[in-house]
Amino acid sequence: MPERQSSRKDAIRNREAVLAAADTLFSRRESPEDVTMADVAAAAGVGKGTLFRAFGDRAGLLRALYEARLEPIRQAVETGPPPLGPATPPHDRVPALLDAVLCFKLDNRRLALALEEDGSSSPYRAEHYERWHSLLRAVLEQIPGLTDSDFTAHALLAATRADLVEHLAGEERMTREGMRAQLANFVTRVLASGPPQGLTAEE
Amino acid sequence: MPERQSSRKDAIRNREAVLAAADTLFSRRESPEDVTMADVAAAAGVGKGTLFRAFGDRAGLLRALYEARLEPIRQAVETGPPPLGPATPPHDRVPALLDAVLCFKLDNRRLALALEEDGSSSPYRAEHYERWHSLLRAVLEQIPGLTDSDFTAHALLAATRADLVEHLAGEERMTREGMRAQLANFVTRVLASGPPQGLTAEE
DNA sequence: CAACGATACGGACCGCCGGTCCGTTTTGCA
DNA sequence: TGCAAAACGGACCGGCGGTCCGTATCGTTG
Repeated sequence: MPERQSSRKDAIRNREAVLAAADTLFSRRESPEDVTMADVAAAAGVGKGTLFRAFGDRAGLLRALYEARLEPIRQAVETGPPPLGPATPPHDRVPALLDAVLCFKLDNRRLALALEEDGSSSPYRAEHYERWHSLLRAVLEQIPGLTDSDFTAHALLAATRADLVEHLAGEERMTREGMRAQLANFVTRVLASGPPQGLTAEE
Repeated sequence: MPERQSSRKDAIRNREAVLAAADTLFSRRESPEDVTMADVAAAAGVGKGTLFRAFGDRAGLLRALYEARLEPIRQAVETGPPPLGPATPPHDRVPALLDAVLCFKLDNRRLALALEEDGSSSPYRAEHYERWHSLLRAVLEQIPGLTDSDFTAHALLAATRADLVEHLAGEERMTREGMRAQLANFVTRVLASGPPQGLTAEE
C-alpha cells in the first residue's frame, strides 16, 4: 500500500499535478468511467508508473480527490458553528448534515459517482461513509423517541446516493433547490413522528 | 439489440442452459464481478458467441435473470390479493411493497448487487426500477397529506439498495427479520406524519 | 562541488475481460 | 434428400488497470 508521502519535491509536484489533472478530467468528461488512468497520467504530463506509485490504484486516486474536496465540510462539521457544528441541537443538525451531504454530491457529481459506483468494493466500506454514518447515528440517538438510529442513518444517507442525485438532476431535471427542499421535507417527516402518538412539539 | 426470441430448439435449449448456469454461478461465487462471461459460457457448455447472441451483453444477461426471478412478485403485485395486490389500502400497501422488495433483494443478493453496481448505466434507468418507482409513487399519491410522492418513492426505495442490504446482512450481521422490522419501522415513520402539523389521524 | 546511494520517473509490457467475427454445423422446410 | 437460413463456438481484438525495470533525478555527505 504505497500511500506514504515522499519528501522529494518532484514527487510532491507530480502528485499535485495528477490531482489537478484528475480533478478537471472528472468534471469535464460525461461519465467517470471514460476517464482512464492513462488519460489522467497523460493530462498530468506524467507516466502511468508515477501515478500508480503515488496513489496505489484507481480507488486510491478517487479517494484522495474525494477527501480533499470533503475537507472543508469536514471542518465545518467537526468544529464549525451551527447549523453544522457540534453545538447544534440534534433536531436541527440532522437536516443540516444531510443537506450538506446533498450539496456536496451536487457540487461533485462525477466524482461521487465514480467513487460510489466503483464496483471493486462496496461504498459502505469506505471510511468517509463510515464517518458520516456514525456521526449521523450519534446525533439521531440524541433525539428522544427515535429508535433504530443505525438503520435510520443508513436509510437517510441512502436518499443522497450519488447516482440518485445524478438521476434526479439529470434525467428528471430537478433543480438544486427543489431537491434540497424535498430532502429536507423527507428528513422532517422521518424525525417528526415522535413517541407513540404524533406530537411534534414546538421548541 | 438481438433480444428477439428464436424458434430453433437448439437456440432455446442453449438459452435455458445459460440462464441456469449463470443462476448457480452468481449464487455460488462471492462477488458478482468474478463471474465472467467466459465462466458462464463454459459452465453452460456453450461458446461465448452463443451467449452474447442470446443476451446482447452482460447487462442483458443480468436483466434476463433478474426479470425471471422477479416474475412471481410482479404477479402478486399486479393481480394478487392483499397486502401486495391492488385492492390493498395505500397505508398498508406501501410497507408491503417495500418489504417485498427487501425480501427479494435478500433472496437474490448477488444478482441484485450485480445489476445495481454494474457501472455501465445507472440503476435508475433500468425499467424494473421504473416499474417499482412509478407504482410506489402512485400509491403514495393516494395517501392524504403526503407531498413529494416522486422523491419519497425514490428515497424509500433507496433504503433497499442492494449494496446496503448486503452491507447490513454481511458486515453488520443483521438478521433478515431485524432488517424487515427496521425497514417497516422506517416506512411507518415516513407515512405517519400527517399534513403540516402532526395529525396522524386514526382510520 | 563532486560523487554516490536512494528514490522517483515513465512507458513498454502483461493478463484479463467484454465483445466481435467468421468458417463450420445444425435445423427445419420443401 | 437437398439447401438456405440460422445458430454455433472459439480464435481474435481493443482497451483497461496494474507492473516492471532500465534510466533520470534528487539531496546528502565529504
